[in-house]
Amino acid sequence: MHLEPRTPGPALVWFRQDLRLADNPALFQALANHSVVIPVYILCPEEEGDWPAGGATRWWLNQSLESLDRDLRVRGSQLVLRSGPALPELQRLVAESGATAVYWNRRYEPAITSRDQLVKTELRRGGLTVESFNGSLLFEPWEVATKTGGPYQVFTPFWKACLSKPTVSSPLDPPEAMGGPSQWLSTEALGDWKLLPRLSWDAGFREDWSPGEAGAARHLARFLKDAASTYREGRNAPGVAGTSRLSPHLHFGEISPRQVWEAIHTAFRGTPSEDARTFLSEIGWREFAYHILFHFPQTPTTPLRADFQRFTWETNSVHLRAWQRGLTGYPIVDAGMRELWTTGWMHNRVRMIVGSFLTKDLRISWTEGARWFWDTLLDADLASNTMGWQWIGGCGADAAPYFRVFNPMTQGEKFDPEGTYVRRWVPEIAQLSNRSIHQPWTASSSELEHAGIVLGTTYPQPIVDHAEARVQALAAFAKLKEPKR
DNA sequence: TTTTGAGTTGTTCGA
DNA sequence: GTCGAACAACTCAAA
Repeated sequence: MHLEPRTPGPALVWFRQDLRLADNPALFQALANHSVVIPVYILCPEEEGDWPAGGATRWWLNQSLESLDRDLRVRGSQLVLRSGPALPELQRLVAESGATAVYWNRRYEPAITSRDQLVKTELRRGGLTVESFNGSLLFEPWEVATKTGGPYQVFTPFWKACLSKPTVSSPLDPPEAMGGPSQWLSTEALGDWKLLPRLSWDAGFREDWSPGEAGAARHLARFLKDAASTYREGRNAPGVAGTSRLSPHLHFGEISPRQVWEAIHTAFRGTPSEDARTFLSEIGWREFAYHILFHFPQTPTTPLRADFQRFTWETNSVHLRAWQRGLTGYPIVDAGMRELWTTGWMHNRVRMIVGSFLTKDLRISWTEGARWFWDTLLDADLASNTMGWQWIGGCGADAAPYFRVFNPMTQGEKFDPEGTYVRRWVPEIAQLSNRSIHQPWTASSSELEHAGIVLGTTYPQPIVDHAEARVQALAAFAKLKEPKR
């Protein structure tokens, strides 16, 4: 029997955390194989397991979807919005459009991988062509393995193994024009999804961020021009813009790590400087976080190091709340927590400081910190958030030694010596001298008076004594080392 | 199988 | 003020 080659029917491209047109393998493949391509986005928070998008992330998603739709319309296409469980919605879209294929780029969160597996099986059973692609990692979690074939649990050998692999492939070009169906499918209204907060606490976000593919590209270009060559030092100072601030863009896939990789290598003509390599290793940490999450899917709630199961964390809602609000009495901690609340982002150096304070000084579980970050960060990412919190909590991959307790005064003096950062976010103590700015309780009464500060009234006294808390933390963590009885 | 070297980001203490 | 050692022992990864 001779089969006539036929023009394949329309294809659905299911957008998820790949909200871009450039270097989008699923979109690229669809356009290569099909003359009619229908981009869809399906909102289904109930399928995200215990981790539906928090308030800040929902704000970003709203902006990013708007941006993607605009970019599609310029090319003669548009984004079809639907909500509900993914499988039946996709089946409905297939029925409505006569699509013969569905393409998407992979996600790696445990709830999502099992959902996607099921979706793929079912759609294929219905006779469809279904393909998934790597759109958000340089290296798939299963492509990197130790000599014995297992997953890595230590960053340095992991990243070395990555770097010894064949070159990262070049990013794919964005489409110039896209053919759509003669009759567009019905779409829900983005506004009906109510992703934006009812109270406008998002005002601080709007100034600082421009979600979407174009905003991501501008961000990267600015970083390459201004900060990439001084990254090693600049990244540690929360008072200056020394980091890339690409995290939310990467989380939503508005830019891919392949594009970042390529941009760095182009800017440095193939031989990245020491600073550029340090920056790339941060991309490596993102890769490592996905590697860990994929191979140890229980880690969002369970410590990677099993002995930490028997560690008893403190339950103290007063302390937790003070931490969340930025009212601990430790200026660098409070500055960080307020930056987070106001802008949806926190400088990485400060993330470590506030994380150490929560888990060591207050001895509150890292899971409480992870949960709060999840709800307040624009870049909330299950892989990175989980790994970061387990790391600072001492129970994760490549865990910081338990005796590594950050001193909030020392850290402040070292990385914010002029108090720029603290003054920006804790204005009520801005008049203090550099000598006192990181420890207001040591200021003389005349200095406090001049600065208009009444400790305990206009700014809190420290909620715990750091030196004391440190000793207690060390004792508590040392207990873990005692033989089990 | 055994051995060996090494491990993101720190702090304190005492010389 | 600066510097090196101690803080623990363990687990990972490769040889």
